[in-house]
Amino acid sequence: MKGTCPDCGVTELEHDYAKAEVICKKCGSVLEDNMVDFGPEWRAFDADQKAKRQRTGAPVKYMKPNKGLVTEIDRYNRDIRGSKISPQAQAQMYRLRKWHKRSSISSSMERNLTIALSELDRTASTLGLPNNVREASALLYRKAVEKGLIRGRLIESVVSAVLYTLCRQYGIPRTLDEISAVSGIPKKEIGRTYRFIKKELFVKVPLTNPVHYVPRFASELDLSGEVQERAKEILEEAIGKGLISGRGPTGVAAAAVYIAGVIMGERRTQKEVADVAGVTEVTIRNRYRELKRELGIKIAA
DNA sequence: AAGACGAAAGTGGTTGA
DNA sequence: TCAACAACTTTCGTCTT
Repeated sequence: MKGTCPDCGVTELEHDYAKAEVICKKCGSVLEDNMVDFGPEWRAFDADQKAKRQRTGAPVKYMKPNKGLVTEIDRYNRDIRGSKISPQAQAQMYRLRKWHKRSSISSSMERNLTIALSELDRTASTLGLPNNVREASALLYRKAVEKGLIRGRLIESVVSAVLYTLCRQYGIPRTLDEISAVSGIPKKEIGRTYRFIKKELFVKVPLTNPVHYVPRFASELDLSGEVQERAKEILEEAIGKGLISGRGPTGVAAAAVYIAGVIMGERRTQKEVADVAGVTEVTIRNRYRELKRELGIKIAA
């Protein structure tokens, strides 16, 4: 990709579609993430305004399957004047009823998919997810529908869970918090649905690797490529020693970035790092203490 | 004065009986 | 269904730069 890095002036930029980021090969700054932002330009102050102003996606909350729009064929086997109809006609009506019912069920699945896919597209766009993830998500969602896993769940919460699953599988760093902010589904609901889907569809999801968060944190803090590399080394070592199991990946990544910054003489305050990572200073301190102790890292001034 | 550090208490979610 | 539990947060006091 052509372009100029404002930080170091180099014209070779690396286009990382998988993470939806443009990265300078020399200094490691992320020039653009979330390449396209389809977010609304308006603000909504309550649910009603939101429903009225939303132009993309369907107003799913108010849409019930078949709401007010069902046709049925009655079972009385009478013609319009009330007299009995012939056995042949009765048999035909029976077949008609059967197929009519079947087609409405399958069309309700179609409708579900239509709504879900547009919602999926909207959410994926806002999160800046690449196309291969969207397609894989759509496929997984389709499987979920076919297995009847949507029943009793909001379409949006299933969509969010599916997207989260695929992000993890593709190693794209998006946290539950971020997805929750975009979709408006509470974090715990997405998590619950995610676990449910994972179990029911036998999806294998690798553990979140903290390394994936490093480039984002580093660039938001204006840290150089060397710091990123150093942070990754620290993380690899920590992973090797089993220091990250059971720990929140963002916290570990944040601590590594903080340490790397200090070592390479590009210090950022714990608060700054904590803010971009979405954790508190205390968590960074705890991870930092563990890393320092277990890896024998000494901080020189 | 701001940042770093750590103790203690509180919170929300998971797990195992 | 409930209690124990681990990870994380909030809050606050003290130390360092």
